[in-house]
Amino acid sequence: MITIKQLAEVCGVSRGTVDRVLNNRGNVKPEKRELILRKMKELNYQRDPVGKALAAKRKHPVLAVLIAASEIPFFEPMIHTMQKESRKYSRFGLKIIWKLLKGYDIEQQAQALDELRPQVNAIIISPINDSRIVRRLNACIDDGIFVVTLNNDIEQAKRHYYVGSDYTNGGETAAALLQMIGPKQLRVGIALGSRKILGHQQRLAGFQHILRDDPNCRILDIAETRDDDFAAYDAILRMMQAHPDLNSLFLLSSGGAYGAGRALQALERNDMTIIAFDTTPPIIELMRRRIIRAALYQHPRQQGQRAMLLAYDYLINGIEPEHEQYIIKNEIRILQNL
Amino acid sequence: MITIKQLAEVCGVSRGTVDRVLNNRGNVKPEKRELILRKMKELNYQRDPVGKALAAKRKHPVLAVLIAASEIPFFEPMIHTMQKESRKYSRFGLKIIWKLLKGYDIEQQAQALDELRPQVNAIIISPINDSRIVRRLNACIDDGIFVVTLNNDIEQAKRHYYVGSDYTNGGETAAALLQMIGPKQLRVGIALGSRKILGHQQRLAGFQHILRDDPNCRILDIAETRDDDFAAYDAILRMMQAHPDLNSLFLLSSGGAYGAGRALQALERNDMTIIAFDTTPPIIELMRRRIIRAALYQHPRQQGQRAMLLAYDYLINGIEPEHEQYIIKNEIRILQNL
DNA sequence: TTGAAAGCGATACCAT
DNA sequence: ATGGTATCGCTTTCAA
Repeated sequence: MITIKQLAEVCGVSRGTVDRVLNNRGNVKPEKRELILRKMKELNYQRDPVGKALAAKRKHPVLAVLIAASEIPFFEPMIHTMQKESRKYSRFGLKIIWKLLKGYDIEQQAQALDELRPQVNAIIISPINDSRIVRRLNACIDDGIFVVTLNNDIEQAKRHYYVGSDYTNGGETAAALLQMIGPKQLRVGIALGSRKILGHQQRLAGFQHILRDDPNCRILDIAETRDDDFAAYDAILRMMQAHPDLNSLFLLSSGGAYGAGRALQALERNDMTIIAFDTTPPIIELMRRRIIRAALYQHPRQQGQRAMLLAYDYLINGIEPEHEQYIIKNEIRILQNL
Repeated sequence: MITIKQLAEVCGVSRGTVDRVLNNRGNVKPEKRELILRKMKELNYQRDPVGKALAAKRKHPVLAVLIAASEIPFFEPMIHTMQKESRKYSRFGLKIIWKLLKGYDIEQQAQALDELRPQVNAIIISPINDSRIVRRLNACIDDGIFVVTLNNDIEQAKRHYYVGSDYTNGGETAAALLQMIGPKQLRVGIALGSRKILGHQQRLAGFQHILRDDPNCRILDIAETRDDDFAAYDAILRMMQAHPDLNSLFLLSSGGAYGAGRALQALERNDMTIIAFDTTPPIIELMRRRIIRAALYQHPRQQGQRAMLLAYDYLINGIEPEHEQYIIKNEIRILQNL
């Protein structure tokens, strides 16, 4: 491992000059620049992340975590893990600003971005998929801010990193699982938050894609719950009344799961094969009571951890991420491996 | 964040003295020691891991990775991940020695430990559960070597850290899953590596524990394969002949899975419900061919990554692990979420 | 028993 | 355009 000092010696220049070349700060005579770059490759110079980290302290790097709808139970373990990690990272000199917004309020998130932009070096954001947000994120990226989208991505945005699950695959996995554990003649009802949420849309498409090929399976109803317990309660009651032959349910998003459970309880139907997404407390409770048979798990903790690590490695150690996307697997959980 | 320098100033002593107190190097007058310790708590001093890391470079810390039976397919992704991580960590000044032994040879592993002991600061080891190994690991620990057991633990050893799965729970999860996806009247055959391997023993116990309560389930046969494909091939052939009513199989360890698959192919039995452990290439192939329905996954990559992180954080950043055990979940994988 | 100083590697800044 | 120097926080060594 060669250092800047050694590289400078070899080239017969000062460390300052080498630094200017390595970081493209200009103000170096072209021939010296060429020499230094050649020697650098020749000797396989790699910046030492520890030295970088020590020097980075003087810049007081700031990271912002901006989560919309942070109150929904799915985010709880993710945020909790990030806050725990942040205690570790703060010892490395990283300051972290938390913006945990409630609900899907586009204006609020846009305003938060405007406010954060001048004062941060990196942003971890669970973005709302709207052009107003995209525009602001692009402005941040243009300012040199390191942007990581978490759990939800935005497609039209410029170079940034995404940490989250593969929604389509989540739906496919759920469907295949239901085929395995449900009755042969599947009559499925689906409750989802909203078709307007890209992730829900993709999950639904994945689910339908698998079942379409199975002549024994039929999706009888799809209800939107806005991830609200009472809306879910009503939806399930109505759905079951309209389709008495329903024998299975797919709770495609965890919001509203409690309401769905209450509806099933009211109907005294515990003969159905039900699978759900995420392992929020109401879903775990329904699994304990053998109402929900299995849940898909999108590793919220790992998602949070990974996003923090990317930002830390970049800001403190000067390490660029290896990939643009970090796709976390959809796992299957049953009562025994919750 | 207060630094040693500031702490020294506040106490009216030099940094050297503070350092001697913080690291218990002695040679400090008791009253000064008391003062420094009091101020330290008062001002909530926390060592900066970056400064520590920079200073640590001068000691050239060395980590050894010692894996027995490294040729078995389960270890492949684990080792691969660790080697990838090691490239990152070597940039931090951590030197890594690889000892990837073949087979479960106690003497070989013991000898490797003897050889490593005088030259390393930390060891990540997948240990063979034998008193000769335990004795040597304890000697290492007494020498101040940081020891992490990986994938297999050793109970009688002194203070060390364990990263791996919960074997009993793995068996329980497999059993509950089989109840879900198999026929009502389960007639199960089990193929496992060896009852002498603690992990296999525990997995088996977990599996039996769940099925014991189900009057519809019966375990008809349990065969040991020494994780060998031909032994597994023979075992499955014999088992199926002896118990024509077998309708499901549990391949409790991934070694020998290819042989088991060949036996099923020879018998032309693809009507059985089969679950397996790990997602090695032969098992994935059997899943593609719809012979194995589901596999349990013990996150080999995550296991390797976590063990490396513990050693790195300790050696380079001076951060002690938070827990003594890092138990990684048993996940359920089907074709769709492999 | 204590303090002063020299690293560890990268970088920011000032003087040339 | 370039070199020299101080700095980040901690550890180690040498001198007193």
